[in-house]
Amino acid sequence: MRVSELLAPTLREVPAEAEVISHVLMFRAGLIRKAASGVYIYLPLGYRVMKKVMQIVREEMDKKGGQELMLPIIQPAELWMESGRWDVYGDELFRLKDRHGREFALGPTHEEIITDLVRGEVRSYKQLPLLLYQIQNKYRDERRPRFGLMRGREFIMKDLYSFDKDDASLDVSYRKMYEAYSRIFTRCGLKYRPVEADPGAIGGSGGTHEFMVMADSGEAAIVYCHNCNYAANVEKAEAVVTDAPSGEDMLALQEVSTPGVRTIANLAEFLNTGADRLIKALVYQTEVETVVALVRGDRELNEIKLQNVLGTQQLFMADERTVTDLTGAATGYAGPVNLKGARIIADKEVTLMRNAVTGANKTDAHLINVNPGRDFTPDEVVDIRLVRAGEPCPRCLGELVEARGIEVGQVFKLGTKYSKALGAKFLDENGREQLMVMGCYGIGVSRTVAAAIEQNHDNDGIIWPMPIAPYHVIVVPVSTKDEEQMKLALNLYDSLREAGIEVVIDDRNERPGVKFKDADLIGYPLRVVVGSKALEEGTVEIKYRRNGNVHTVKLEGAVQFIKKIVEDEIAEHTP
RNA sequence: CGGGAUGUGGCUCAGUUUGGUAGAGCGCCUGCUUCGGGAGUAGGAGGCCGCAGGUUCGAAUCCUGUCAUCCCGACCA
Repeated sequence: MRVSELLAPTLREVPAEAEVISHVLMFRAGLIRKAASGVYIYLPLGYRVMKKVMQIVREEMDKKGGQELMLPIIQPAELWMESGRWDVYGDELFRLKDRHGREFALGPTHEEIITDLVRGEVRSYKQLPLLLYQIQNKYRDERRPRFGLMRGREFIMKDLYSFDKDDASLDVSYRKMYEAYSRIFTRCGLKYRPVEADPGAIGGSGGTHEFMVMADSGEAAIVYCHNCNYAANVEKAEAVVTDAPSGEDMLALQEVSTPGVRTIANLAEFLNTGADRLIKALVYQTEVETVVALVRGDRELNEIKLQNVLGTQQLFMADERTVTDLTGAATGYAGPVNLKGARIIADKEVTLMRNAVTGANKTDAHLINVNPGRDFTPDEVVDIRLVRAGEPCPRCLGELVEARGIEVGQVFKLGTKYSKALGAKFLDENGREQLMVMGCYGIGVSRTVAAAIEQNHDNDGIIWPMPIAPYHVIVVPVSTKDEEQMKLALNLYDSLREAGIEVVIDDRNERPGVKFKDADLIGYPLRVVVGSKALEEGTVEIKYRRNGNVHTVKLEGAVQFIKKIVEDEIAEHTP
């Protein structure tokens, strides 16, 4: 490809609407343009990268026995009503009507339509397991699209759905996908980590892992162990209680006046004690009840864990009125002692506390020397707190480290949720009708591309890992007016193409500085400069984008030299 | 959905307070000079000032409505 003919409109300035680095760089490098909020045009270079990632995904899916198919984006509402998600999905589901007034959804995911297909076509255990996948645009009317391709309303996603005859077989399918995902992100040249995750609203039974590309700009917080390979989304990370029960003698319960003291920090200061001696009582509401969650004062509640304990998706901090009605006091003075009318859920750590401090359910008063078991009894004692760095690993008690990541993929055991709702059944060896056991496995392709940039860039622009670079090499003739130089450059370009290298030649009549800046911005892994030395000494300069290293090599050997680097770097990322 | 902000050539922005008929830099086109890290110079093209109403002799500027975009939060298979 000649750069003079390539539509790669680079920008010198930072577009006002872009915030995160991947968005800025994709915009500036001429990879994408915006069509509407959260909806993007992939320009030729951007689309080449997408296709590279899709191809890697495709190869690894096929290797595990996945079969690619194409599913409709426009899906009939009836199917969504059948699964119950027409109502549950809410405003996030793009909905439209045809000329007859029939309702449709733009697929945000494809469980319904694929289950519909399989229930109609698969009847026997002999046809299972079945692994079907598609790589297509998906649609979610996000409340707040942001960060460019990171959270769009239209995005490219690979979804594979597995259909198995039983849980054991599902485990095998799940394992296959887990391995395939590890290979995919390795092959893309990304630093990533599979982490244990919370299943969220998708429901389903069994485990789930998220694949996180490590980046400080990531939206997800994870913890992982220094010592073993435990890693989890903080939403899911298990808290370990290592403290032994305190040997302190229980003192007599006593009320103290604490006028105007409503926060944990103020209370600790006021009573001249540590936050770990306080019990934080948080009042929450669900659609059916009010609950009080207790955690140690120096800990944070993990709302996801609490949601799971309560079995609800609808969990809110109670409003002031609810708190006042429940406790008979202003907010900031809630406590578990003699509290009626709400379920009390205590974190495991709370039950180990002795002579603790809690709200007195009375404005301007707290209780000291509160002892769980003696002064109150929680309805449930469970792990409901947020795990932080420095805490012990739940597997090996090693030290946990916190990091941030971008969720680019998730593997998920669905169980029979959709097969049950949609009636996807088969006959087993005994001629008995069984529900298919399903799994779903997604990879955000466009998000992976954005994540790759978050992880691979510098002040000058993108630094593509070789396997997903739009082109491997850019040949830059210093002067296009120098006919001899151009000839050498074009010859080299042709030879590289013939050698199977993906190469562009910057034949624009621009000053060298402009071409170098653009090459750095776009992030071609290798840059070959054909300048005066090519004529005088018969050498060209090969520069690595990643580390800036320069090699001067003879023209004759240049193709071999480059081919080796390209192949080696791709091989290096092939597990 | 709540809060905040912004819409002026392709991009970044000034002009709006105090109404008088649209500017700069970059980019683009042409010529000349330049040519190893975003050149210089001369000339040129390009703008329903987001949209719709209103006020006014006159609106980018004031008023009302509306749409879009971005940020923070809530939310998120």
